Amino acid sequence: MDNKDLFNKCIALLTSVHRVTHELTQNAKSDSITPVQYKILEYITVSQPVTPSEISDCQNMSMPNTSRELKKLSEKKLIEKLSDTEDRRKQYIRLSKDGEILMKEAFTTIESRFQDRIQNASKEDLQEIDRALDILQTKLFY
Amino acid sequence: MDNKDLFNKCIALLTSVHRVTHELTQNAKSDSITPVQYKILEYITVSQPVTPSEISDCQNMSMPNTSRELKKLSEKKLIEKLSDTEDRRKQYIRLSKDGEILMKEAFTTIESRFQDRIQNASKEDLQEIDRALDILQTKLFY
DNA sequence: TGATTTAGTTATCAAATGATAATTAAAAGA
DNA sequence: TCTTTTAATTATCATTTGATAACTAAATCA
Repeated sequence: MDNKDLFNKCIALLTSVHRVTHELTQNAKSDSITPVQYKILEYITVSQPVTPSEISDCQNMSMPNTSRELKKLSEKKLIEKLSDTEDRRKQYIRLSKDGEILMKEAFTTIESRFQDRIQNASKEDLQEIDRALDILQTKLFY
Repeated sequence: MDNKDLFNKCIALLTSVHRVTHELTQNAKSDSITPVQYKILEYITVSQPVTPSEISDCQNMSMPNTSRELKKLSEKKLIEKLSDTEDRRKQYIRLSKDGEILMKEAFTTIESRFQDRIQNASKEDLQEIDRALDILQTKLFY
């Protein structure tokens, strides 16, 4: 096993991960938001509070486009904007009550599909999977 | 460790995988093709020859849109269409010479970034990664 | 043979996304 | 204070993507 083989194996996993992600998430999100808006909400969910600049950086989106999408999410009452009291140029974005509900529903769907996927795994399998996740998280996808 | 924790850990990995995929692939593809077209070429690269129907299924794209993008790729001389001699409705798609070159270049960039990423890993780390990739591929992302 | 199904195409439309220029307002630096 | 930098917004435009209807041609079915 040289590094070239490892690369190919890794690419194969990336492909599978993308396919499974699609299976887990398709139709899980509300129809009232676009894919990009869902991605933003997902990011806010795990990192809130966040600034528009951070969203722009992490989602590889220009500031103008980030601003536009945040405005739409705000109009849909899914997020709230709070301005920083120290630096009044900055804003902090967090999910609104409705946003929390929407994301909770999406995650419930996704988790139930995930549980289906691992329902046939034995206790030993689950332990192996758990360990494998740790290894890849720390050593490859850091 | 219950299944709920495993779910969260898995979601964390999905997020990391998507981030790293972006890091590995950004600007790796030629500017002459769109992201969707690159995805199609990637699929053709690893699965050729493929039919338009297979591309449509695997890339979650409607047949009309698949047909349109394949036409564009064909006009850019990146793929070739061969019709099946048995069933003349079917087509087989493969990369053209130019398509091979374009994808080879993209993969070279991606692989070199991948090698950078694992350059500090020890031999034992690499073995662990290899084993972890196998486990996740067969037991979780099948 | 005639009807139905399958594989793929063409045309068209709407919506989502990406890119850029110009602007505001506040903060930081000289 | 004056200038520059930073954070975010607005407006605008082109391109990409997704969705749908209508179609052709070949294969299969009854």
